[in-house]
Amino acid sequence: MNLQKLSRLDLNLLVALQALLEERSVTRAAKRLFITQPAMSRVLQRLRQQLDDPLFTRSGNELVATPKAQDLQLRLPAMLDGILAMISVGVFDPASHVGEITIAVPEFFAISLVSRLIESLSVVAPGVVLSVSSDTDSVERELAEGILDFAIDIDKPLGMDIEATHLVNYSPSIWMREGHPLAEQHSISLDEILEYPFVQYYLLIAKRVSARTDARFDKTLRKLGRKRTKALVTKQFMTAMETISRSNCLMVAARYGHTIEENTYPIVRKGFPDDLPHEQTITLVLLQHKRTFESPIHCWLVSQITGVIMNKEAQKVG
DNA sequence: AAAGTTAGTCAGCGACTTAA
DNA sequence: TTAAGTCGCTGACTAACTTT
Repeated sequence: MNLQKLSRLDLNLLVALQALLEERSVTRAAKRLFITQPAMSRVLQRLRQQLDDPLFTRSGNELVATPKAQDLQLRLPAMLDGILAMISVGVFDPASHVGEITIAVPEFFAISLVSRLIESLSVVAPGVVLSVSSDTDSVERELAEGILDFAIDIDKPLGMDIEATHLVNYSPSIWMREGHPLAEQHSISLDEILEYPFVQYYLLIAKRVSARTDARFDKTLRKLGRKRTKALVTKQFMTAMETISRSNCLMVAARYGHTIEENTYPIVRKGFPDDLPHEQTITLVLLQHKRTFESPIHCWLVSQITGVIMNKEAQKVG
């Protein structure tokens, strides 16, 4: 945008121009804007200089608009209405809001959340476009710079500028295909699961995946002096699910009620081995930067996202 | 604090319209 | 035709604000 050129234009002149275009009279336009006729005459003079066009020619007691003024008459009202809407403080109306919201969500969570969210938004806020990704270089930085509006991630300590809203608790579990040698066992041991290769699926939002990157599971094993075999490292949920469906690979993932993958893939989930120390739950939180705390659309979306999740919880209980 | 800039008012002008 | 009224423009001036 050419801000240098814009800075030379007094935008207030456009308001006067709109009055002149509507009234077709310097005197009446002056009355509209509560200034005297000579003052309005000088405003017209400045407009003529800045826009390099006479804008109006006098014909008797009437001002006749030049082609340039006629062109401006078509475009100016929408521009001024836009500015007025921008600066007006009123009640936020999701139905009339137009804009894009960017959100980083882990794919396994996005599958169930985003579809339900869109189901609701498309009715109550048809002008809102959700832009969903599952990778970021730095959640904190991208939230701060406005690249992201929200992120959903595992609960962990972050800077003071980031607020976390609790969403759900997941239970970590071991996933495998139906008919897997371990599938019929009531409980499984650490020794047993380490006999099989693993799919390392990234539960969280991340930019790159690498077999060298240790998951929590790998760190826990290391403390015990153990190590697992990795067959695949991916953040592609469908790739991970297809792989464990067609092989003896195991996958450490999180279970949250009855989810889409349960219907789609022949998967069996097992609790963590008793002889493997682990967290009982993984908490997912909705992250937003303080710059959006007062923003009506952001506040409203937080309520929509938590609402969608609470509905899902209610269905789960019911 | 002084000088410069900006945006306004007042007074008056010329061009034009209207009504007698 | 002419006088009165309307309209936009401009010079002179002022007040408020900004810059030096």
